[in-house]
Amino acid sequence: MRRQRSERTEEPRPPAERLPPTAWAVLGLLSFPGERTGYELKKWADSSLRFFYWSPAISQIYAELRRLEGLGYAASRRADPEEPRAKRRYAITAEGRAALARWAEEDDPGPPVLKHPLVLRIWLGHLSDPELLRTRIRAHIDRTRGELREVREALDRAAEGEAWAHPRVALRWSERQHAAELELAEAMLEDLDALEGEPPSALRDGTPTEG
Amino acid sequence: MRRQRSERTEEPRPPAERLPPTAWAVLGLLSFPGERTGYELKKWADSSLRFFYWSPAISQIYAELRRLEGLGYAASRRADPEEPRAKRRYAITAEGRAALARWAEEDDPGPPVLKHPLVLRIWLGHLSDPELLRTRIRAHIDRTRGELREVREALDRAAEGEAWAHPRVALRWSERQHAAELELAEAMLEDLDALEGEPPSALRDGTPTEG
DNA sequence: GGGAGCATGTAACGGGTTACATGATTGG
DNA sequence: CCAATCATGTAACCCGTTACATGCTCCC
Repeated sequence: MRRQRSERTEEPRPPAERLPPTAWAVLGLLSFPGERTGYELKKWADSSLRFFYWSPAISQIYAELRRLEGLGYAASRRADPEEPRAKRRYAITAEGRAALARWAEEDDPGPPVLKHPLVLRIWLGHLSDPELLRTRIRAHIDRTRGELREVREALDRAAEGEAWAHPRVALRWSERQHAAELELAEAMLEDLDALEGEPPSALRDGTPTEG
Repeated sequence: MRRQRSERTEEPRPPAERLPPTAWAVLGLLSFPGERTGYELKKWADSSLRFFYWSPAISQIYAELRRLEGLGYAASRRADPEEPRAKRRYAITAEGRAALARWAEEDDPGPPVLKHPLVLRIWLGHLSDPELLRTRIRAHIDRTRGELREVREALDRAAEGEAWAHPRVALRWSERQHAAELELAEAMLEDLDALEGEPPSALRDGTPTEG
């Protein structure tokens, strides 16, 4: 019934505001209607957030929830206050909502960060077997198709109320993003084909592939 | 009985191979013809690697170079062996090249990681002013256009030899990727317009605003 | 009964960042 | 001469991950 782990004697307004993006993402998850457990948050992140941002490890979600509660941005209540590990449902507080809104209006979200291990390997293609590279790209295409299907399933499952309009926009962005990723991969495959189809510079290896 | 960093009595073949991607990326930079300093590596990463992977901090590049040298994957020589901080040029060793090739053929590069702070904010659009969101997207479009220009400049500057064919493929991928990013942002802008154009609640089925 | 999923948490570790310190070289 | 750029490096810090520990509930 009472929350420990928060001393509310001082701190008229915590000037913190310097939280890692993950904290805001988790608080963002809480900003939608409903109360949820860390575990539920993780599953939800896996089926939405992760498509355009990323899904923190479950242990970190718990850590962030504790921090957010410490800051007064979230509040929790447990199913059974006796048990030390009983289910704990979190909800955002008014203060948390205000802080989140302030953060969202802060200057400049910063550029997207992309780490594409496949392209990294293509970039290093001079030390791989060309056929292996193509196999890798095809595997990537397959995986991306799977992801695209998941995005669409998430979209189908997406709640319909007004409150969920923006998440739907984000998911539609992800849908298109994955479709673009497929086209990108296919174009790269063709680039690789062209690389070998056209003889290199000085006719080094005289294997005429065809005609 | 703990091993401290290097017992050179055993280990005919270091089973390490468990390096972070950054180490391989730096070694990858070294795998192209030429000898370079850490500083040069950083600049090069900023104008190529970063478009499809990412550019490590300069301090980390130095750290990775030291590690690679410790593993025998890179070798350095200094301009002036006397001075402790003289310029130091690195080159990949045969062993390093072999290790890199092995790594490149390892199983599964893993999925691309995308962290898109703009889409994160759109996702949280319910707590922002709609016009601010549009401004943000426009700023993103402008920045992306700038990036696209940089990719093209890199492509223009790209060396022409056979040895550079794969980096060129990676850069072309990046060019298309940035073009796609622009389209994605514009589509999202239209989605937001539609969100306000159409009356929010009541009549959620198909009411065509046009016509 | 037992496995899968639900649920919460701790501890260790390392990867990578920022901030800082230092100095050489180059060009207006 | 001064500023910018070149160039190398150290130290502190923390974000986030993996691995582990614990126990519940549901259902075959």
